Amino acid sequence: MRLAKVIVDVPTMQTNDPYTYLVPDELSDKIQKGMRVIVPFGNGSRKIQGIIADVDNDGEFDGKLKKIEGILDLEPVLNPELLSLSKWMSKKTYAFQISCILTMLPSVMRAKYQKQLVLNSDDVDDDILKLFDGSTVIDFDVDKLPNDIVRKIIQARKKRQVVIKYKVQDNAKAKKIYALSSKISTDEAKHELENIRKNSKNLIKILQYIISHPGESIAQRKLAKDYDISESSIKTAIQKNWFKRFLQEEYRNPYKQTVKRNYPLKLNDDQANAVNTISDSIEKENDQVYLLEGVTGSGKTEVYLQTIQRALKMGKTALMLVPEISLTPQMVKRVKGRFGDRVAMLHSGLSSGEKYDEWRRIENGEADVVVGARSAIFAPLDNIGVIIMDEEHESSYKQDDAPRYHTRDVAKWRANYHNCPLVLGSATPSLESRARATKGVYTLIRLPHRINNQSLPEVRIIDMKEQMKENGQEDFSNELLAAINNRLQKHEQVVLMLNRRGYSSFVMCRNCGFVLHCPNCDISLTLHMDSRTMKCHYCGHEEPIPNKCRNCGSKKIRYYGTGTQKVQQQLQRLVPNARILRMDVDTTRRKGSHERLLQRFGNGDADILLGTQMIAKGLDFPNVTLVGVLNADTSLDLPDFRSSERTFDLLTQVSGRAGRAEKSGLVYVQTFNPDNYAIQLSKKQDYELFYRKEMSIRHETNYPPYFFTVKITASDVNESKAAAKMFEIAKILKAKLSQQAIMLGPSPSSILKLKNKYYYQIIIKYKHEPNMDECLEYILNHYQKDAQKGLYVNIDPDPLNFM
DNA sequence: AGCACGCCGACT
DNA sequence: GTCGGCGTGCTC
Repeated sequence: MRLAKVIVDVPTMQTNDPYTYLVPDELSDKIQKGMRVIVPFGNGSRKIQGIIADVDNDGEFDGKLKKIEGILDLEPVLNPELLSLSKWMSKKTYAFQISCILTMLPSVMRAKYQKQLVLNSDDVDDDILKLFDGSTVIDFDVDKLPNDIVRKIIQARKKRQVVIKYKVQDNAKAKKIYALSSKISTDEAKHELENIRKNSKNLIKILQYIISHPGESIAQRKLAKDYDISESSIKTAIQKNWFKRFLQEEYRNPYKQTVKRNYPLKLNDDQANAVNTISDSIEKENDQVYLLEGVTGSGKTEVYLQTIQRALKMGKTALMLVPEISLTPQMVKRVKGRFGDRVAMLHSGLSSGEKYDEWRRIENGEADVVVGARSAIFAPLDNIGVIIMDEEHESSYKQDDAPRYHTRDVAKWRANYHNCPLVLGSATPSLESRARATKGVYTLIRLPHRINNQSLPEVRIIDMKEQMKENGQEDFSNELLAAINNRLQKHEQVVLMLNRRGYSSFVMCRNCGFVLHCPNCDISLTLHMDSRTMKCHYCGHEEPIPNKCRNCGSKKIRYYGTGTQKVQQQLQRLVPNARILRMDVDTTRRKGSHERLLQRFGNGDADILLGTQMIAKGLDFPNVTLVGVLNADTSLDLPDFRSSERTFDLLTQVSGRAGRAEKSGLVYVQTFNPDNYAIQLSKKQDYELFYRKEMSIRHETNYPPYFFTVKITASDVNESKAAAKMFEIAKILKAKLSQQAIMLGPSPSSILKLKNKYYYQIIIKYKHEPNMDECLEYILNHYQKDAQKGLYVNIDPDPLNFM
């Protein structure tokens, strides 16, 4: 028997292992490992999508078998490498294998299921007949119909008056365009040319094209555009049977603007050494991990580009990851400008169709350099020579929901598979990576100097407690304000960062102390002046601004805290002639608005760029000589052991935005904690000292990288159910784990209520727990029945935050 | 996930 | 009696 092992698209623990199906004769020569198929599943006629994990040519199976219904692909969409990666990832992240597979593929390959109702007999209830409205097949969406109608349908189904049909819809569609190929020979065309009216200018051009391009085909649109021929004349030519018209697949082109070509720069000694060391590993096919630690402005990008070039020269491909591609458009342009059409990009700014096309270009071997954000690590590249992860410490490399993978781990797996080096680059490496470099697990390569020996910007810390005493409520210190005015006079640009969007962070009644909260989340609402509403930044809830207190009816309502909107107003008042651009989630929601804002700033259309932390990354504007951090404390106050690390990273990065060209930079950091070590050390941009200090704190408090961590969360609409589940799990953990494991909780998550669900959590810190895997699997298997009741248990290995 | 089966209470 | 609620178990 020809059998196939199929991983079915049913994300549950019980269906996590492959199911065996019979391969029908008519599909026998087509079916291959890694293809998407449609299979029947369960009672009735339910159909679902699946992935072939294995084909067994003469297999046996005891029990009844069903047949594979059809294939969705002509070629496998997952090669053996990615298939086995999905298996490893499933174990590592405690996620279902099918979820891992689906995150590896472009989203259009995730099939949509549509239930349909087929009318079998005219003798049915009038209400049902009305539903069909004359046709015999209609879409059947249970939750859109009233209960009594659904009941009637179920009864009619029992009497076989109607049948439920399942449709598996494949959304992976290539874009098709019209193409033309000549149906007449060159001689025939010459003959036509002699007989045609001399004023048929367009038709003459067409014939000349046919004569000069014998046997070629061309896109209809291209023929019209390149040869300046009207569409109507082309239609005439088709009618005259000169052309055969057919549909041709075309890649959607995501590069709207052409990118300027750029060329390799001369490397300094440190850079050259880095490129040589890594290239040596590429050549020797050695899966070494390199930590490239380079201060801001030390030219890491050029090292990446020239390393990629070496890999290409050796006939290999390269994969380059960046944190959030929309935040680093300049970097992407540089790669594209260096390697041209051989580059494929995969990022959130593309439409799902464009992503699919880029993915197919990679799959077809038409691109050998891939640049992209987190999920690009799954690019179906063959023969990878080097994998590069820029800003490796960035938290966006870890996926927030299942499968909760970290890009770094997947990158290591693939580097090992391809026997190629992995380069982790950062000015402020994660402590985990830096610690591994110390232990010799990774090889540390340093770029300690800025290019051209440019000096680092001077950082001045301003104590806002002092400022408050003399200046009252203002968000701008006198020093910063003076510096801003000074730059405006010199026609230089300013970047200001405030890590909070909106206008005010909360609204409180001064009479009774009542604070307006989101009805769905345990979070205070933020005032937004532009839309004149109170918004929840977590679930999107919006409501009008209250004019009197909802609790006591008093009108003594005050706005507390400061967001980007309020600062913009304040700044405009303080510096009336400045042109200010605001950049936060609210002003960059539309596709491409991010780039447009940056472009305007780069063109000098604005003097001040005011934004949230999204402005801290990768921007390189030579005319920016002043950077101000309005409140450095927002990231410091979070209840998380990594808050110092994050603050240090952010301040170091945003400081790096100042003075990148000939002009020297100045940075002002406003804070209420001027003595905090993260702030003090970011002033000197002394990563190594920060690393040592932070490591000693982590050591004392038993946190990573000295300990491993796991976060387990339970959520339910009913608070006590979530809490009870967590205590149950705590009991299991206590019984199964050793005395050395440290358990924090069960406790309510720091945002207890989110989108109407309550969250409780446990954090486990451990060093060696041979039982851990088994223990978590056990919990996983036992929460399954709760999920149906809406009580979800999540496991997050190596969580990036404890909140 | 989606469906059937089976066991309980409240109604024509 | 039975309709419909929901808890439980299974899907190659």
